[in-house]
Amino acid sequence: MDRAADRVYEALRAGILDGSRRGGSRLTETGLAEELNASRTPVREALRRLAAEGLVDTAPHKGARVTDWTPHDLEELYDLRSELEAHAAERAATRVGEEDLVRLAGLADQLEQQARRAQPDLEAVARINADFHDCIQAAASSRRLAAVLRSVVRVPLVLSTYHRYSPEDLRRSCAHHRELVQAFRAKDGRWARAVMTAHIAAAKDVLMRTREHPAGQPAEHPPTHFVPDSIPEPR
Amino acid sequence: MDRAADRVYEALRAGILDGSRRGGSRLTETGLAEELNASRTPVREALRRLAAEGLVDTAPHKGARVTDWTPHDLEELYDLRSELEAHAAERAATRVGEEDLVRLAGLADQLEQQARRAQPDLEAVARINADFHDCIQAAASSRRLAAVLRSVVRVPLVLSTYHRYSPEDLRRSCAHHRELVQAFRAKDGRWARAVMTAHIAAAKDVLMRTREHPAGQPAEHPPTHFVPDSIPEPR
DNA sequence: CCTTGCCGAGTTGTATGCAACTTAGGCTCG
DNA sequence: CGAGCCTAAGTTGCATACAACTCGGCAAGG
Repeated sequence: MDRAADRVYEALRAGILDGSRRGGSRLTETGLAEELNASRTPVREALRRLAAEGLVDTAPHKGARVTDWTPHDLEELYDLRSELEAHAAERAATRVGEEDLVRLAGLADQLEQQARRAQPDLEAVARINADFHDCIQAAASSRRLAAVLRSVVRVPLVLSTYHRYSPEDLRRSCAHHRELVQAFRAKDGRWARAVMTAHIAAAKDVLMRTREHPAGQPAEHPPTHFVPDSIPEPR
Repeated sequence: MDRAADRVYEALRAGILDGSRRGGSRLTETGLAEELNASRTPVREALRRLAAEGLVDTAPHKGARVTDWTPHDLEELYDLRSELEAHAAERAATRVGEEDLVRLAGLADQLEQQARRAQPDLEAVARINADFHDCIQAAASSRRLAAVLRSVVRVPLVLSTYHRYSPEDLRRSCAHHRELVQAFRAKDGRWARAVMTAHIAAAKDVLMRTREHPAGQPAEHPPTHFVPDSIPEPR
């Protein structure tokens, strides 16, 4: 990460994902260059990369804007993500090694321990969850799939699903993780696919259900339990 | 397309896809700039775009190379493409309008007419096939899916499957197109998905079967009938 | 008052000079 | 004779100047 272009890219992506750069807001090359202490060249490169990943929209001679996602876009995205993660799970089921299984089981246990607490450590939960999904992707052993999945999964994070999960949602999520490990252990691709499909569908449902409550209104359940079902950082 | 960066991008992509730029060959910025009458800046941008799409590999300070695809990569790719096109077909089934159906039926007819000839017009066949798949993607009405699909489908073209299809392969391909139209007409997503999955699997099989014959050796069937199953140009 | 054309400020697109890095080859030293 | 350092050529990464384009607003004419 010694290149300025990478620095700018990371800074922009982080800003977009954590919400400090709102959807629709304009991104001028000169402005960003000044703000991030770089020249326009690396800024341009970063913007182009983000555009390729769908995080910003660009038009010739008209500049770049942070893409803002309509509910319709989000629904498309979750459907697509569902297909891709299901595919990854199916491939992984017949390719996991013993060490992967041990690792996945360990992660599922950790997740469950966090979930049982009254005040789960959100950061830890997010990290564990991300590691779990990353491990599956790695086991699927398809570089191309991994790349596509990264670009698709990254977007839902714009509206990080933290503090959206009810205790019941959380329990179901943990159960899914456990069941996935079992399906992998049985090397049953169809089983793994089905569970993963359900897992993503549940995540979509949580998002869609709580979407009307933009912030500070975490639905009608107490704000004690939650788990993000998104994958914050690849590796 | 008034930008130099677009010109360079198109030229490079065309060169890679038609095989005149071999996998593994190096692409230096200065060399390309001279060759294509542009400065290094638009060349850089084009290379970055191609890298994002997976057509070239880059490493910091080490330059870009045309990615060369191992048989393993290709298998991954076709599996992924199968999922995505199947998803597109399923979505399309419940969203097609009457005008789409008419158009698709017309394209399927045209394809069949070409196929019945002793000497099908390859260009026409490729165009019709591309239009057919594009129409389905459009009917699926998911911008994100369309983008991902483009980047995934583009690669198999590196080894364009022209002159690989036996007459039997060709007949099957036509039958698939016809059946897809019927499934759409019935608005049966599962049916459409199944046919599309079969369609791509058949295409993969043709590629894998004839991969040992690099060129000039079009397998054991006479080189009279063929149809590409790939999508040359998005719109 | 509305339309139309023009102008200018601001932004993106391109060219190019310079610095930093990689790598291959020869040279020195063990 | 071989290993390792060092240099130099070549390439990429960055900065910046300049050209081309977009779009708001204003003024003149209908």
